[in-house]
Amino acid sequence: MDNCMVFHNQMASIMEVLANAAVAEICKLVDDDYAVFRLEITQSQKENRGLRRKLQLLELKVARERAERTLRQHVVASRPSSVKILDRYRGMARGEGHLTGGLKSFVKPAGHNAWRDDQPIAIDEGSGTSTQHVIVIESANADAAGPGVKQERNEGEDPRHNRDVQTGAAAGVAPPLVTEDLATATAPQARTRRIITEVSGTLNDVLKSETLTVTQRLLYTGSDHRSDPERLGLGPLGCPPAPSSEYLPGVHQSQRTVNSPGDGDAFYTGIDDLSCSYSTEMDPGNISLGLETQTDLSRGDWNRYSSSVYSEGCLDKKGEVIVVDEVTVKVEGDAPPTWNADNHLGDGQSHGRDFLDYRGSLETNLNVDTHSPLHVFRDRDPVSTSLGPFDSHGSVLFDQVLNSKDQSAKTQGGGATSGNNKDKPFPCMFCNKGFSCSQKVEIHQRIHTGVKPFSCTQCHMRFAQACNLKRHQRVHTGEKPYSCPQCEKRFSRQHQLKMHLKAHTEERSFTCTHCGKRFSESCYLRIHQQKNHSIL
DNA sequence: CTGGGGACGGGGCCC
DNA sequence: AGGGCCCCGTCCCCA
Repeated sequence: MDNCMVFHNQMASIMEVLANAAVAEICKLVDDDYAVFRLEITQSQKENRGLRRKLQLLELKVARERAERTLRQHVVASRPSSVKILDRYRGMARGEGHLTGGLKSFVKPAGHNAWRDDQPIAIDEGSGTSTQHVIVIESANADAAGPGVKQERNEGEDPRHNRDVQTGAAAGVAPPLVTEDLATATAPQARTRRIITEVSGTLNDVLKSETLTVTQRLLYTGSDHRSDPERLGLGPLGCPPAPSSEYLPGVHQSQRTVNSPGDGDAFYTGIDDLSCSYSTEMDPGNISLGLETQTDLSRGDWNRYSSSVYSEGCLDKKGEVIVVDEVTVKVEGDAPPTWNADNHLGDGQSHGRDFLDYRGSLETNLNVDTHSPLHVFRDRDPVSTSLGPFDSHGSVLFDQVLNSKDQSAKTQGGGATSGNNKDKPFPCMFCNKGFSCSQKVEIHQRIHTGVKPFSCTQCHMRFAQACNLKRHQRVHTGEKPYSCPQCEKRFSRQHQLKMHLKAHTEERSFTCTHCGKRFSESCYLRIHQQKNHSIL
């Protein structure tokens, strides 16, 4: 019996040893296979990246050809200068930068919107390590920069970049015709801009990123006097890349940092903004620069006249509303980019300024402005938000932006070209409607851009105009300063009181031409005609 | 009829 | 004086 127990114990020990050995063998096999599998995956990823890069280069070539065709069409076609500018930025946004020797160089248009010929704008995609510091000082007049503005250039910058850029610029990137148009279309006074583009980081470091993360901080400076940090007692301001901030009075400095992936996808449209801070980190294999491109694109050269489209602050004189948004974009995987606009009142770069909100183009934000043209664009083409960096759909977005609210603008303003005369020398870039001053056109262009810088602190509704926000806040305060003398009824708006008084007096000045029925308001007449006379 | 948002013109103020 | 900015009033539209 004891022998049986001993035997049994021995057998159990042997079995345990064998089992352990088997487990160890299995683990070893798994580890080996796993290592092999990882190696294969790595190689596949490398191959995939290489193919993707080739594809992008091909796309770039195609885009360049398209841009050249477009430019030729510009030369042939006699079109308004503003349209030409837009077309140029369309091209840029489509990634129709100019490739010179494998470099992507995005050349701004001439004039205020143009890179100078000596501006080093290059993204190195040929080397594994990309460390660049591209510092651009642009001046409408080369002499206007004056001694106070010095042109900086990083010592480590590959001189090839300069050469390539110069080559690209000299290669007729900006045809003389367009250059002239741009020069004449921009702000009259000489302005100076400085753009500092910094591209740093090694390719491999960026390639290691498994998650596409786009963090784009658009700190808004505005452009008018309110943006003056000294005046506001604020530090340097950031702002969304309002493209035309080069029209900011004085010299504002912008630093744009792009951790470029090895693909060289630091897609710099050349319409960056002063006083902007970008921090972009992307997975090269899954870069969805389409969004950034589109936003840049849609931002375009929106405001040629003074400041930026987003320039109007929401910090009004009475301090009623302070909205500072920092837009953070985080894109993971293939999910469509989502803009999350969070308030960062305490942010060191925020300064109690109103801020651009691009939420209109995004889905997940609760404060999405569904009327945003970008939102419309998303609705129509949801795929576009995850397009590759050099997709050619940027123009689609831009067209959407251009066309989205033109109709409303026409209905409101009486037509795209109406009022574009001497009295209204400030035409809208999108619909060409004329306005009497630059700020008017800035506000108006928000119709097209969907920018609503004024946010209600009570309900987070957003408005394109400060006065509308102020009016809206009466909803929360219950303020009804207009009271009917006949019935003590109170209204928040004078117009409401007037309409109400019409009801008292039965003043009906709107007469139906079909049946003669009279109405106190045009909308009643219209509804009546729609219902009874089938008039749309 | 009321409430409310979008948009624009005009006037006043300030620099 | 002129331009920029802000505010008000107003119209249009929709729910």
